[in-house]
Amino acid sequence: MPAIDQFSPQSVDSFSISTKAAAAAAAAMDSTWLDTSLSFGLNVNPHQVTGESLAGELVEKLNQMSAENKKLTQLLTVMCENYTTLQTQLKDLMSKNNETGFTVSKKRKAESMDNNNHNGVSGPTESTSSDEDSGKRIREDIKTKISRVYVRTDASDTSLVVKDGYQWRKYGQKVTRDNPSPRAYFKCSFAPSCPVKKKVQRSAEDRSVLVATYEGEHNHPHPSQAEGSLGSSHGVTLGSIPCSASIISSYSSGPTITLDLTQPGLGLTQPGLGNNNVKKPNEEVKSPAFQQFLVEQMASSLTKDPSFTAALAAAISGKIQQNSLVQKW
DNA sequence: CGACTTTGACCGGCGC
DNA sequence: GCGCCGGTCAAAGTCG
Repeated sequence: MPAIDQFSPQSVDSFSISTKAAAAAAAAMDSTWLDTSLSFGLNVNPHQVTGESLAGELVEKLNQMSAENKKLTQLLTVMCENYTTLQTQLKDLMSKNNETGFTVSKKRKAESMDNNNHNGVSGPTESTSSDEDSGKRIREDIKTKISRVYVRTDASDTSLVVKDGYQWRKYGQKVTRDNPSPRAYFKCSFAPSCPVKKKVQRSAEDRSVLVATYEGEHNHPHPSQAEGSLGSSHGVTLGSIPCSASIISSYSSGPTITLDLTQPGLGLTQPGLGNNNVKKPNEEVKSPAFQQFLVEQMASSLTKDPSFTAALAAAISGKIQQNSLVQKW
């Protein structure tokens, strides 16, 4: 079952809400992009325009776009359902394993299992353990907050640098058993007492993907926010996620966003994109005031909560993965 | 010259 | 108890 490989149980437990919400947000983004493309698509040469033909063309395009929007919404719904199903199956599987005394208590076995999950959204490595030791380790992880960020870079780029806005001092590098690529160890050097550590290693499956594992909490504001002291340093501030590289997935044990963006029709239109005055045939279209409210809410979320972008990135990557799953099925 | 990186040595945990 | 392995230390090297 390929899907199981892509989600460690803990990532499922802790990640579900943010992924779902952000997946919905991604869908909303899709719709927004559609609308954007619509507005671009309507960029008709004025010399060719005659009143009725243009109107007909517009209506036709609107119909097409609406249909496409609807299809995408349905597709997303199916994806969310599949995800939920997989999540349930995985939980069942894990609970069965616990009941039957199946334990992966061996630390290294657990780690190697985790390492087999590198190509997907995976949580902390201890997620498959079930005995007392691993329970302890899980508690420790909750205490120390571990998060993982996947960053796509140029495969030919040998540097293990993930730019996230913080200052890091490299204190070691090792070649690990299960990955030919070396693993680099960093400590946060922005504040002398900051306990945060970072491990960076290329994914064994995809050498163009850097896996950065953050441990601990910064006890200082993000350097870029140092003046504003907005520094909500809950966990590894995912606002620190690199902007120079494209993030394909992330996991955080920090707080999750619970925006319910799964309502159909949400984000189908965006004011100011040239379709305010055009009524879509789609019955799900809300009033402009409501759309305005939604857009403002989304914008507010984006500006206020840095982890939103991380969740969104995770959702997009998850969607891509789910897309490939749907294609396989 | 100070800050940062590299890299071999060392340490502690874990499995056999 | 021994060996393996991941993580860390610290001296040497490099760079601006």
